[in-house]
Amino acid sequence: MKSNKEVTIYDLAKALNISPSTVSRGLKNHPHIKKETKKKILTTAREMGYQHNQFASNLRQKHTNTIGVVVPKLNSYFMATVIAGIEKITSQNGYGLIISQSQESWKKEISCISTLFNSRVDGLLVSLSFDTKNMDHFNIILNKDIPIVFFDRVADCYGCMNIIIDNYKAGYEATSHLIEQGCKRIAHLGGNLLRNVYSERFRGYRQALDDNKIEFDQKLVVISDMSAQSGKEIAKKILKIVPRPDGIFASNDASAVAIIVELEKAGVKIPDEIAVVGFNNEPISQVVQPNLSTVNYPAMEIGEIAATSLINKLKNSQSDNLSTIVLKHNLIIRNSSMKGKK
Amino acid sequence: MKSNKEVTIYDLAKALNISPSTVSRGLKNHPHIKKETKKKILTTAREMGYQHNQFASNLRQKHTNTIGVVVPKLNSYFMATVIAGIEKITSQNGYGLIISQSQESWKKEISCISTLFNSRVDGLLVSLSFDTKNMDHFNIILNKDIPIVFFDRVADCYGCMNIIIDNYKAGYEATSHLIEQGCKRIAHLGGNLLRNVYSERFRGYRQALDDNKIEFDQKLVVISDMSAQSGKEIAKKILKIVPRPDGIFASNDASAVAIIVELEKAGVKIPDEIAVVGFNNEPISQVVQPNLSTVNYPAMEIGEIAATSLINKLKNSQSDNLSTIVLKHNLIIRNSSMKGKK
DNA sequence: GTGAAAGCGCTAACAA
DNA sequence: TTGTTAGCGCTTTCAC
Repeated sequence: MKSNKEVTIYDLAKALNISPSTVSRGLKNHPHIKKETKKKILTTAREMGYQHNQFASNLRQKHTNTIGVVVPKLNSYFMATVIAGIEKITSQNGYGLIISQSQESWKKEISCISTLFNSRVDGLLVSLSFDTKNMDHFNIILNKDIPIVFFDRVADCYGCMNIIIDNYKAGYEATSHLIEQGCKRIAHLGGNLLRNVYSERFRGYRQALDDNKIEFDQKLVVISDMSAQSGKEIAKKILKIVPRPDGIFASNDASAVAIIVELEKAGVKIPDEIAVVGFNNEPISQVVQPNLSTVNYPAMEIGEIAATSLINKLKNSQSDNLSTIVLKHNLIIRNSSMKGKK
Repeated sequence: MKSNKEVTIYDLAKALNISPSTVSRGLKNHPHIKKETKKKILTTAREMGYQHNQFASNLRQKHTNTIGVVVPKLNSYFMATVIAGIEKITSQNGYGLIISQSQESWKKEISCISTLFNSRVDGLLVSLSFDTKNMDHFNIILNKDIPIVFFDRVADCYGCMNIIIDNYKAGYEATSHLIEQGCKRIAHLGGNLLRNVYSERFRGYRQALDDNKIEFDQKLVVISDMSAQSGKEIAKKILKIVPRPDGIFASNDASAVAIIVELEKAGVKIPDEIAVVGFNNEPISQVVQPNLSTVNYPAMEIGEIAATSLINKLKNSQSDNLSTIVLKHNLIIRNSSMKGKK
């Protein structure tokens, strides 16, 4: 909004010898304006190089047509795809998108929320950081009736919507599949149990063990930041566990793939010696050898649905009181978990 | 910016029995305000739940503290990483980020630019779409002295900055490396030659052939959208070319990896029968077997530098007139191109 | 050190 | 169908 000569509605009004309000109305073709004047307004607007100032308009109308997004990290395939889905919907509906990353830090998340609030976003789309311990920082938003839709990494929060998959069931299915393949000692690689996605997958894992009368062994559970780097280190630890695990259920693909690569380097046969299942169905899962079995998490769709839900809330105020939408997932079985078959 | 009871500067002023201007000044600790009053203002602000309205402030100050970003697609590892770099810098400097994707379409790009202009972003960071044919849609921005920094996919444009790597040299190096490995018939898989990144890499490829007295063969050049999907299809085509190529230089990793996977499925030995070099150094390049040789493209850094350059321009108006910054790249040689060695 | 008042560019009651 | 007027919430000259 540089200072140089904005052409304003007043300039048009003066040039046409009509009132600013008429110009304003003409520009957004209000029904009460004569076609002729409308046309005149439009043409001089073009001639004089008038450009609508959304910004000033927003101040007057007390909304910004902008949606704030807070994600833990932008640079994962999963998140980038979710955001792509969000952008698609919001831009279709005339909303802008302000995006910020919490860098997996509670503290940074608090500051993101506050910044976003200060720029008066109309609504918020958020996926929680790794170590967010409570939801107090959302109160300021909630108190003002600004709607929030959480996705993927969610938490209970009165009046908010959550878009998720059934992580418990997915974890259960992944583990059961490993058990069906004959695994008896299944390791689980998960993230911070504060986050629903990791705790639920873990819960599913335990339940599957229980249901199959396999004793739970705390030594087989590793909690990490789920990066490729830590996957690599964990692979080394796993090799030292005695007796060695014969299956691994990892809560994301990045770490599962890193583990496979490292394990094969060490001469371990995948899946025959250790079968592996990941989570997210990222492209990398179809490149690693053997191809990684994983849970398909519809990232683009999550983004689209989260954005759509938020926009609906924005448009019809309190209309639909859905609080949680659960998307379908599915276990994709590839070679990394098919024992006795290559 | 919901209507419910915003606490404004006026409310504070009334409560404290002082003027709005004093409150405004106190809030941003203007030097001329007594410490006492400042303290009073700050505490009642907290008590009454006052929240700075960046938005209204911006209107008054004729800037938005917001930077617009237009990228062809959000959901690639490369782009997500660039954006992560951008976000890091802009948030450190108190700027918001409005992000939009052109979906690789010129038309959509035009509309993105216009939307961003209407919300009066202070500056623009853009990477061109696949099929953008001219730069006219940027005139409206340029005419208003709104600075634009292009990155990765750039074009000449008076007064704009470009952040790139030396794609020509990178293409030359990649091809030369293949030639050193003994390749005599090197195929090139590129994108739309309208875009500098692809035309420059292609130019480097040709020059390397020339310098090594290898005749250029148009049949060995394939132009595509560089997706994994088309990589797959192209692999099939390559198998049918006679005589068959013994090397491939692909302009991104996604397609290079897809080609490797498909070629190996068909029983072709990589690198001995066909050596492959990709571009970007995405994580996937270290997972595919054999690991992909590729050009390291410092994505995070590109984002950081693009954002930093833009912010500098924003701050010191016309100060530095750098028009192009060229970042360092480097060829990373892995097994996909090391003939006679496994 | 503080206050009064104008205005950023737009829109929406209300009036005509 | 059009015009008048009063702000949205903030900042900033200019005056005291």
